Amino acid sequence: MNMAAGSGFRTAGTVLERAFFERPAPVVAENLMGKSLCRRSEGAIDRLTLNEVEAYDGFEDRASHAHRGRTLRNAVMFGRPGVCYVYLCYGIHWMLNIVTGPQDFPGAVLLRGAGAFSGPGRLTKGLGIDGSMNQRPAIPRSGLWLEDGGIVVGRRDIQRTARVGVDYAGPRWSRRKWRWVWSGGQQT
DNA sequence: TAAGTGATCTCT
DNA sequence: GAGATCACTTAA
Repeated sequence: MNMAAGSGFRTAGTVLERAFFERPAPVVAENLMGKSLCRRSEGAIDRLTLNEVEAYDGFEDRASHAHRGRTLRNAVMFGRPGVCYVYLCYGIHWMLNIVTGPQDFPGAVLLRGAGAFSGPGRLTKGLGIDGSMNQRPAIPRSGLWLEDGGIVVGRRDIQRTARVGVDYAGPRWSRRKWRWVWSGGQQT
């Protein structure tokens, strides 16, 4: 049992470096559970525990923006790991992703839930994240980064399900269990 | 259950 | 340039 998690208070942890993200998106996604999404705005720092993520990986994943190849919008997915990929969905909601995998291989993890925020659009709205964060590295200097706060999430506490809203991708990809949910991680 | 909303992509 | 699509949310 993690002391910090138990007390509901967390100090700064270890910043996740590029090497953490330089792995396949599903691996990064699973390992992001329980990590802290950190946001600095107006001098204050918020640290929220990640509890829901999805992986989008490679050219063949028909649910991924990159499956048709590189375009102006998804170019960041082909770039350096650990960089933010933020885009507007349905004309209203900003989606926050972190680029994964090696250079030139498109992959990203969609951050869908952290702390009390449930849903990718609500998360970005709550943290004041918009398109201006696109293509910026997820490091403290950018005001948005990830930390390992020492919280260990048991595998039994994580549910793996199909990704949300990707029925169009066909059964092979829409049914793939590339969504991770930690139901116990919504307190902070 | 369906509308809102606008950038992006594909096809003409 | 037009039309379809979309990794969502909210109000009914």
